Amino acid sequence: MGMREPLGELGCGLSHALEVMGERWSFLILRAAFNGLYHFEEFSAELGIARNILSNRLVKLVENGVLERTPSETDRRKVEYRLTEKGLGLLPAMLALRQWGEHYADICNPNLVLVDCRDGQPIRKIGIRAHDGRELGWHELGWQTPDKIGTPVERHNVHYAKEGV
Amino acid sequence: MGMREPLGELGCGLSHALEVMGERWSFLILRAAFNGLYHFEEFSAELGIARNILSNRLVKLVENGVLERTPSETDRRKVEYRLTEKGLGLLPAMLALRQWGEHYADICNPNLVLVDCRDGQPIRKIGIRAHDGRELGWHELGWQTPDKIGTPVERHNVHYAKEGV
DNA sequence: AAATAAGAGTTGCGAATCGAAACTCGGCTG
DNA sequence: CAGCCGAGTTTCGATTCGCAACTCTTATTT
Repeated sequence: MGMREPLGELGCGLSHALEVMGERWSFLILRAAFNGLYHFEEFSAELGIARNILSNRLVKLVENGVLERTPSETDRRKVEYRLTEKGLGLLPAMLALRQWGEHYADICNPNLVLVDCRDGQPIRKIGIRAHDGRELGWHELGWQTPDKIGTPVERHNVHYAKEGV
Repeated sequence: MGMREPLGELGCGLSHALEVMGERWSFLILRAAFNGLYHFEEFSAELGIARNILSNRLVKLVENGVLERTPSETDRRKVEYRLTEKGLGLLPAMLALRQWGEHYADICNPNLVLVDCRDGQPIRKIGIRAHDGRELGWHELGWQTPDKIGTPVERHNVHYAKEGV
């Protein structure tokens, strides 16, 4: 078996991502934000989440730089939660999750499709691609140290249910 | 504002994805599985997760078809948890999350890079692409009903922190 | 064969988190 | 000024988490 990614040190970016987005509701709040909601009461009504939990999650999302909290200028009772650049950066992850869920959920064939609004064509399925655009599967990937980039790598032979590699 | 995705009905694929993968540890177990681990004790040791929780998560991942559980043939004390096709399908979502985490985590510059093992070149950053491969941002996307695919869509004007649309 | 160890879980239980409903409190509105 | 709205906070019972110890079956050792 080829080089293996060190797991122990929770270092990997995934850990950070999960700290920020891994709690219940965080992703659904993000989805709502992507859909243009930005008030406490909007999130509360749309998601049906308990108010204390919503409050807690919003605080954390703000602390982690995913949302920005600003009091409304026109009505000082209101507060606006807006996606930051960092928050927008989660779109690929969210869509990939969504596509996976849609693909494997028994029920759900969407009545709305996400399209390139320029030409109205559906977006491409999110996948893993080589620098030249070829789609790659897990068995075509390998770990390489930064200094050895460009030299081919032994493919790792993790094997799966049903069939070898 | 253009067409808005219905949130209320937890229908959307994201909800399903989160039911399956949204609990603490599930994603890290998946990551470990992608790294070639497949025994209870391996997961336990690598992740430092409590045994009862690990047990609980593995059951759920198996129930949801992400992992397959088979007793080892050579040693009947052992059990193997292998990624299924459905589990493999989570790789794009996991990598997108990971890339996001890596990009925004203060600390972590990885000492291993994921490469196309054929040529040793790093994979492309995961992003949203139109059918023709152009990368798209959120503001270039819109929702369309399946019957109207191909007709351009009003871009939704969700605005963000710091700057309009 | 008997004793010991390994692997994969369970059980018990205190600590932390979640969730529903009521409550607070400053800012608008009639 | 009386009442309402928006954004939280408080309370408190119900879950879930996490650690440690325990069980039970199947190898290994001696």
